[in-house]
Amino acid sequence: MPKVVPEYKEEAKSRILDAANRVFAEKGYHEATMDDIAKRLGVSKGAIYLYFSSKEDLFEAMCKTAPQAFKEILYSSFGNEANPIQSATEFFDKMLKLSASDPGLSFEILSEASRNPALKRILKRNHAEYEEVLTGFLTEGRKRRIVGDNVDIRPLANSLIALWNGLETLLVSGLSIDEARSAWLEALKAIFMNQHTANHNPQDRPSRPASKTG
Amino acid sequence: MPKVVPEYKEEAKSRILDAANRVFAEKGYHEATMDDIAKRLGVSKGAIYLYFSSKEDLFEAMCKTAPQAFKEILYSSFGNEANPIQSATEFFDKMLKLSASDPGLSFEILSEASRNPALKRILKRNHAEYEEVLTGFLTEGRKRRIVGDNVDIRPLANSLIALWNGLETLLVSGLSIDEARSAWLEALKAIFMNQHTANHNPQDRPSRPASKTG
Amino acid sequence: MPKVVPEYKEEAKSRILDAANRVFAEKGYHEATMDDIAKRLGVSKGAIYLYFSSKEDLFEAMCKTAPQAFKEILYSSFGNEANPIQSATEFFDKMLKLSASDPGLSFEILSEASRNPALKRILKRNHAEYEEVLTGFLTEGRKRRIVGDNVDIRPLANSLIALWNGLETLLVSGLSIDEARSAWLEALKAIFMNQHTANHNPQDRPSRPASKTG
Amino acid sequence: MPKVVPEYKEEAKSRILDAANRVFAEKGYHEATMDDIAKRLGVSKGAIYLYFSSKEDLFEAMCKTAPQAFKEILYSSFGNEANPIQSATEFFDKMLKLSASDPGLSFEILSEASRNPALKRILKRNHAEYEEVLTGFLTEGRKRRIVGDNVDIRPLANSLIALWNGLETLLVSGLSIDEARSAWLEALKAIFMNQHTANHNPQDRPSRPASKTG
DNA sequence: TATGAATGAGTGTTCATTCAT
DNA sequence: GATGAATGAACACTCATTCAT
Repeated sequence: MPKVVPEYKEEAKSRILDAANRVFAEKGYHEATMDDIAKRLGVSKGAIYLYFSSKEDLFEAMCKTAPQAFKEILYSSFGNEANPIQSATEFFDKMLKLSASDPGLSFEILSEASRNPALKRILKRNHAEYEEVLTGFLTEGRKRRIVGDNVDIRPLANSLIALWNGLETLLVSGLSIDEARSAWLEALKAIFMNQHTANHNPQDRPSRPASKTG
Repeated sequence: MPKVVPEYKEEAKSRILDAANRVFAEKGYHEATMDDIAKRLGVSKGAIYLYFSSKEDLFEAMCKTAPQAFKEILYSSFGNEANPIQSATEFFDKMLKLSASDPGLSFEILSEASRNPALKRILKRNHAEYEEVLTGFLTEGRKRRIVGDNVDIRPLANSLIALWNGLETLLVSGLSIDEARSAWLEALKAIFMNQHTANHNPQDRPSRPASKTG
Repeated sequence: MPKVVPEYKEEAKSRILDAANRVFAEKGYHEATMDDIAKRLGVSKGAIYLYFSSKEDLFEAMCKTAPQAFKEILYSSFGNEANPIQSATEFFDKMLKLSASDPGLSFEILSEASRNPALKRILKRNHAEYEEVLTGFLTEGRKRRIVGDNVDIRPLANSLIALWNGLETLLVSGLSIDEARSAWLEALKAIFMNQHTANHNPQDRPSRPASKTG
Repeated sequence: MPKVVPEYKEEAKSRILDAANRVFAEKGYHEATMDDIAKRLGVSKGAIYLYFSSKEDLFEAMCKTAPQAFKEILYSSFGNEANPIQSATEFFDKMLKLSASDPGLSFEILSEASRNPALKRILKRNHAEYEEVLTGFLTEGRKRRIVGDNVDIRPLANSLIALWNGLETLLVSGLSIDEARSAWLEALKAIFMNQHTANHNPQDRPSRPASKTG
């Protein structure tokens, strides 16, 4: 590691976080040792403690940065006004690639969080952000008549997040990717398409009902 | 522990599993010690090893029995022909009570499973059973015209399971119970009610009624 | 170590304390490792933790038992009505033998105690006992006219204890044993003999008040 | 730290020693880290190693300078011809103030010295100096008839030093300051006053006055 | 001279597992 | 079957010391 640069400390932290992310993802919080992380970086154990005060501290820091990728996918998929099913498909495929490298990290985080209030707070903050993105997306969707007026947007945003999270649990439980994708799309279709149907009288989009029943 | 009875071995195992379940639920897999479990039972540490070859073995055995309660709730809520929203509400409230006692155990299991094929297989088996119950429920719902013909039942069953699992993740992330309930019901409403709405607008989609009764 | 005996636990504790005493005496609190103590006993490190919850706990327990030998010497030297100079000589020689095996242990204890209130309390309790023995001895001495009426006994008891403790510091500082013995006896002589001289006026001591006020 | 000055090296050393003294006094040798000392000085850890080769080296150097304050008090209290009780009282009060800031440092030093010959030599040198001061004082006292001819001065000097050192051990063991002062004065009184008393009873011991004025 | 990032050996402590009784 | 004392392999964390800058 080069030194003396002013942003060096941040650079170093970020390299450690990166290594930590990979090691925790591979081995889980408890199985991963500080030595594993240090070795991954080609650095001595002690060096990590120059930047993080404890394993727990490192883990929490990692939890703060981990959802960055998630957020990016969320924004890129749902941040625009695309067709929701298309957005959702895009989201699904991107997320799948992401979580492939993280088999169980999120569950490790969740199980820790269930007993660690500090971690819980971090997750809450992250969740608030996800919720906001989706709420914005759905609000926009309502304007565009893709989402019905009778829909309570915030809860629905939460249920979309829950749905994705839940599919991750099923993937770990052996559900195939195709099955997961079907489940994801079927649910999305049920949520968005039916709304559409109900809200929109056929003359509005004559081709859709046909394709459904057909 | 009483002795000599023939089914004694099974009885003993089951008592240990029960204690393990409670202790793992309270403390998580890694924080729980064999001693904790033994003490909960009023038995010596060594005794557990007469019935289970290792902590991991015990944990896996517990994972096999753990979903019993879940299954019971699933059956009692979705095993009949009730109104789906009502079933779902019932399910939600019962599940909430259940998972209150085991804040993060399911995540612990999932994170282990992501690295432990044996555990993964167990989860898969469990999931298959859940899927079956819900598939049955939805199939029945289709007959009763609550679920549309255009719906692909198996994926929807999976997405319902995913939805619940995902809500658990959000509860750990600090979502309030009321928010979770709203999300759950809003999603269910979106899935079922719109169908319902659609069903009650025959003139709207003339082809539907036919396929429903058929 | 044999097992199952009821007093086994106490026996084991006492063996560990003995080893700890020796190792701490040889290496000092900080340089001594739990492994050192375990190896001295021919036992694994973990075994010690079955009987003592931490190194500190072990050290404190040792501090409680360490003065046993000191007390015995104190009683055997000052518990009777012997001539004080003779008692003191006896005390000196016995103590010397004792502390030869403990070069700096008592200072280790004192330096820890200066920052550890629990340890301080233990030392206080021990000191109270020493004080009592010497107070008894001096009170007896007063009856026997070896100690003057004008002497405040408790403070003098303390100063005798201090004197011994202080000689130990000088021994560590390189004072020879003979010099230490001379210092000890010279002080004792000054304290007791002068009294003696003063006290034993033949006529005999209606003059005491007089001698005091000069 | 300013630079380039010729005596700079000594100046720097002395500043480090000062910081070391304070930190070691506060935390004890083992708990104090090189970083603590460096930070106290506002200097980097590495800087200390330019002046001292190791922590041990620094500690030993500090031990050499540490008794400076002690010596000053010793001289100012016992360096003159005052009444011994008054000198002793003065000494006690000054020393108390001094040792209040370093609760257990001297014991730390002693316990190290018991295993470190180099340190032992330093202590011996210091002790020799103390002994000399007190021997001078007592010799002077003899001339002034405060100290009896029958007294062996060097041992008594040692016992006075021992007495003070020992009182420090008792203070750590929980003896109150007042009790310590009483013990100190009672012993001093026993040593000096009885002599004194004897001196002021000419008719009592006719031989004494002669030797006194002689 | 001075810095401070990096090292790496070392230590207290835990705990799953074993085994003599 | 059951016990619980003992093991021993880990692991998080610390800190004196070094050295490139």
